[in-house]
Amino acid sequence: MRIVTWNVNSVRTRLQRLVNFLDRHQPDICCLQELKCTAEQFPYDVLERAGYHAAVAGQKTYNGVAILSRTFPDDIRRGLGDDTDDPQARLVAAHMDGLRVMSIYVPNGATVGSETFSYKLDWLGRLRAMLDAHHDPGERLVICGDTNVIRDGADAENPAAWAETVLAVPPVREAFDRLLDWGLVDVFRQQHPGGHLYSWWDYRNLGFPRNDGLRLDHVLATQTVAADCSAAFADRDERKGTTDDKPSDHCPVVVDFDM
DNA sequence: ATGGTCGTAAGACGA
Repeated sequence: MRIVTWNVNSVRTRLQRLVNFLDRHQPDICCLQELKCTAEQFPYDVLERAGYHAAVAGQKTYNGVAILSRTFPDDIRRGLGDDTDDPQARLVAAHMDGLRVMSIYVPNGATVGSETFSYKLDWLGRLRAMLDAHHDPGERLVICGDTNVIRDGADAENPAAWAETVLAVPPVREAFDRLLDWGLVDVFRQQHPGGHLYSWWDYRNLGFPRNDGLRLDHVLATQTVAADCSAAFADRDERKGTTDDKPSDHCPVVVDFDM
């Protein structure tokens, strides 16, 4: 069982790259973030020809998440399931292959202290509340996505440069830790405890050539699932190329499970 | 270096 998470930064612009990637790595499940399109605009047909069903939460211009799967997705749910009126498409969940799978795109937070920073902290708290209310740490659950969190210094090439930003300040790290404390394992970290393997490099300032990277994309699994994890890698080849090659600023994170 | 480069969508805004 191979599970991927990839912030594609527009699924329509990245479509050919995505199809090539799926063909090369053959994941069973591929969680996508930053679709930047509505469900009506989502390229279901091309991805179906590539062999994948899709569970989509779309939105015009911004955000948008999806789960691609070889097998048919059941019980598709969108949003955090609380009573908050939230128009931002940042979570889709579905059941397939004996797993509950979620694709999430955590708010970036803009700047510390801003309104969207509060929204980010609230969103992480609401996700924890959803797990408390509707899920059990004993179930087979995988949460994949762009968390917009640098867990610690091992997840950045230049940790000091990010310490005071929305990706790393204490309240953000604490909110993420509370998520893990519910009963989730960061399986990539489990496979690579030494860290310094990244999934995002800024388009600006030669971020990728200088390897000025961050690990922002995570696969979080309950203990029973994490115990089956056999390998993980960040496919940095997908970040290569010039403007003409249209790489996303994130690369796919690939995780294999014996199941 | 309070910059820089993308994507969306048609001028900023978000990241």
